[in-house]
Amino acid sequence: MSKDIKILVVEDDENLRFLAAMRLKTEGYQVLEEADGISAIQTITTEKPDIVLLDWMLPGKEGSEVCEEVRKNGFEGLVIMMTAKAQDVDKIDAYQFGASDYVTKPFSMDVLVAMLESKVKFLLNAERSEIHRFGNMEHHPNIHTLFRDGKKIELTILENRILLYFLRNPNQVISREDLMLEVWGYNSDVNTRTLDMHIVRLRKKIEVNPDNPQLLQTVRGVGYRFNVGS
Amino acid sequence: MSKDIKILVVEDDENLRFLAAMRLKTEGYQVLEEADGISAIQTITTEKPDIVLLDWMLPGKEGSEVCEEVRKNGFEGLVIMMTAKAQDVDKIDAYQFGASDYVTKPFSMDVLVAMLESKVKFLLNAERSEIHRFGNMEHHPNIHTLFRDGKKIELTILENRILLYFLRNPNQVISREDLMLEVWGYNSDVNTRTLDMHIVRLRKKIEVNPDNPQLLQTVRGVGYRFNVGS
DNA sequence: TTAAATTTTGAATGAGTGGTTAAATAATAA
DNA sequence: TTATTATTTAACCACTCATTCAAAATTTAA
Repeated sequence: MSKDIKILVVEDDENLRFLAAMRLKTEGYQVLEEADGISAIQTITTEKPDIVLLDWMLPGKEGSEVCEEVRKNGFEGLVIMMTAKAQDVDKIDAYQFGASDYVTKPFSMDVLVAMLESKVKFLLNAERSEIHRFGNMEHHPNIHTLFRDGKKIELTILENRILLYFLRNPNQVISREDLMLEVWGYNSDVNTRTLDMHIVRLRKKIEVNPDNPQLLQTVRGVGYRFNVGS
Repeated sequence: MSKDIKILVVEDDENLRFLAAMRLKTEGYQVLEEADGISAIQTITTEKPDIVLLDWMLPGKEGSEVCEEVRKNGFEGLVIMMTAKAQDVDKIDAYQFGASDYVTKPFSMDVLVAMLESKVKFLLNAERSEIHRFGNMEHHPNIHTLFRDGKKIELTILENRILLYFLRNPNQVISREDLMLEVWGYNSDVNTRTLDMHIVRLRKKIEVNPDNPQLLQTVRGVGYRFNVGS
């Protein structure tokens, strides 16, 4: 399996860092190393690794700060925090700083490798992401974005979800109930007006002439239908 | 209601699995059970269930792996992931592994049943996508649409219902009473003129020359007959 | 924290559909 | 032929459903 995955190990403990880097290299990963927060930020920015293994306690800058900062700069790779059990970081906290997951020290190299395996699989999967084309538009649901002739149109979370549902069920009548069930879940009590509102806004983004929708059409008394292809 | 839907529940927690299986059986589904990923893959391959309820965390193989693998083997049924809230899988992520939807644990059996209901409805709908052809026209009753040489003609709910009844009983004389019973039900008090009116409107949409109907013809004193070239 | 963006909601508006009436037309019977 | 009955059609009204608007509530970002 050709992984071709770049991992940055940020850890001030020489021994641990060396051990981890060694093992990851033998597993076939491309490995970079840093020992402090400042350098880590620089390396992440320039090298754009796929995964960052990041110690929680670092000289220079704390792991949480590093994580926050690179996220702000648009880094989208996975960040895995390494924390000592004593520090007892709540999982939630780690996520708050933009980390993707965490491991508690001490951990065996086998555990680390196993975890990375599953993360990598996830990465690879995410790459062959879903794209829907219709008319002169492209919908990339993963990044909540729509492109009209290459021009970017941002979608809100709900717009994205609604559009995705339509695109997965094109040329069919979708009842309001089904749509609301899909978007808001089973035990929600959102007003039906809300749905209308979102349809309106979605039309403004996808239709050439929103007053005379050609793609997202209403089927009176039944629901909506998204027309794709002939 | 004979559902005749086969559901496989894959869950290692005995209690939860038993509970779910129990409830689903009483709901009239045919239920299979597995406790680990390996067995699940085998059962899915041999039994080809319509729906798989799949735990995200499983011994042997993870839910995502199971999903990916059976998809690769050509399984086309619905896969619904069950995930703990803490795992916090984005809906989009679940889809990437080939899942059709997901529920977060803990969930009530009622929620589960409600969800499956809508999924099943969808399944059944997809199966019986009825289409009727006559002359140069195609009637797609599910989407309330008629195509004349590929050109779309929208039908209202009643037009759709009336036309469908005729197309299901072609080349026969349909009495006004039967038609009204079919369209408006038993305890309706609609005027018989109303029916005429709808026939007129329908003719305007389907006949080449509505003044001289060739398809939907009157049988004076009795009712109507829809002519379809044998 | 405040500000901005997003989502939700109730009320008002508007459009489309379905139903009725009554007059016009067609078919049948006397 | 005329009288009678059945059907077609147009015009109209009422009602439901969809849309829009404005504003409140909520979430997210700064």
